[in-house]
Amino acid sequence: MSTTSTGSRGPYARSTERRRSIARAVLDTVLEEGHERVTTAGTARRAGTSEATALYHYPTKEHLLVAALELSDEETALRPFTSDPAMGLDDLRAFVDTTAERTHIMRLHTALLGRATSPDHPAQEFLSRHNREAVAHFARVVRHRQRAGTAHPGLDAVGVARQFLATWDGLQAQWLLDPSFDFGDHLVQAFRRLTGQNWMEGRAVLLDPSVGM
Amino acid sequence: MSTTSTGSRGPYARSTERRRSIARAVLDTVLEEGHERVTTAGTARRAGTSEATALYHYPTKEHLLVAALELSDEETALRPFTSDPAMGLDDLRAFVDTTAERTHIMRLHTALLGRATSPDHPAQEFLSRHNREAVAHFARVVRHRQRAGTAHPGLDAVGVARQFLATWDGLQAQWLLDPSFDFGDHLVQAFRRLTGQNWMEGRAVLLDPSVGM
DNA sequence: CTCAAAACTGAGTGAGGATGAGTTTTCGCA
DNA sequence: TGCGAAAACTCATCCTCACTCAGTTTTGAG
Repeated sequence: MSTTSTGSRGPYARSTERRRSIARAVLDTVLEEGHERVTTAGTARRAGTSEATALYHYPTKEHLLVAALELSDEETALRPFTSDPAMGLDDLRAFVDTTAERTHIMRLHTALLGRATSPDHPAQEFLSRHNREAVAHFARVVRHRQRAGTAHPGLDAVGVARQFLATWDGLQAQWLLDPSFDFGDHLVQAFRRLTGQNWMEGRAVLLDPSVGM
Repeated sequence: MSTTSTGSRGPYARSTERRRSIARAVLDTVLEEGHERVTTAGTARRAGTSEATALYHYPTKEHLLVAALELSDEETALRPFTSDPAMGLDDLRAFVDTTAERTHIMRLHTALLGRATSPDHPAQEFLSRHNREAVAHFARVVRHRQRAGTAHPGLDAVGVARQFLATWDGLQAQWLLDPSFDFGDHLVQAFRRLTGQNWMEGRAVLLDPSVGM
């Protein structure tokens, strides 16, 4: 945190650029062939450097994969999330449909989630942060809806949000394992159930198959 | 399916025994040191065979891990599940607390779930079956509760069950990533919310923090 | 007893992630 | 503007492991 006492000068100018091109190379391979086909050597070749350089910037293969996921998020994912608490279920639908096309990214995410449970896995920090932010966002959404009367007022927004995201991850894994159901449907459905959207609408609506099923 | 036309004689007597002792060896290593420390060589040594033999019975390291998970399930997990549709939330609690002690098994499960999304991963079949059975079980539980009046009668039991299991997997992953919340609490909570347990109890109960939080 | 299939083995192979000891480049500072 | 220390980069090499191959031994049905 100081510029004086440590002899550290921090990264040079071209460093960020390099890191970016390496991350790019990984992400491209992931998108084209899936994360399991990423190799350190291949990445380096694709990025136009040596393997050792890639590993200089990202000390481990897992770091490379995390970097790819981060880059992917940065480019597409977060837009509709970070901002709008007035998000409707249509927006959620739209977003899910977007990502569902990019199966390889979903697979990478799920895979990293599976590995990050090991003690000092490089994905831990990223995934925790990612989850924290998502929880915060959806908590805001829930509160917004509580005010608007489309979510049950007695719910703990954060608790519901966390649970919703857990469901998201779980459903995603199950869908990747066996895509025999509509991911978007189930997710929107999950959101409805968790927010008790129908708390005021009475039994008739709850018996409606299009909602209750 | 025939004993005549194919020249196959099927496995010999000692084969099952061998397979079992190999699976045992893997499971023990998992329990003691975690799945990431399983190696084919180490497993063979522990099981008292050669590495090549282990790989004769289980063609791949991943097969070994699946075998370990299967064995673990067989020994403990399924008991309270397969049978009792009258399962109460206490039973669920108890079961979760049991498994939570065995973090390494949870980690193996989550890790395999993460990897099984690759095309022909050996864990696919096992996990699909596992999930199918669990869904069936919890669907039964939900229906039982609907009859008993402790679950909302308008719900699609199978849909709810699937969603609950997704939540389970997701929460488990999140908890392994960062065990800063009580897994059992959240899970029981999730079950309550999903089954609309309070559908008849009115708003007062829903506002109760011990339920709604 | 026979013989084919199953079970087992030892010795290897190769992919691929990492490392270490250097050389070259950058850039704050005098 | 050039010095020097840190950062960036490279080459060769290492090493761990999953997996394979070319056999040998064991099993058990007929």
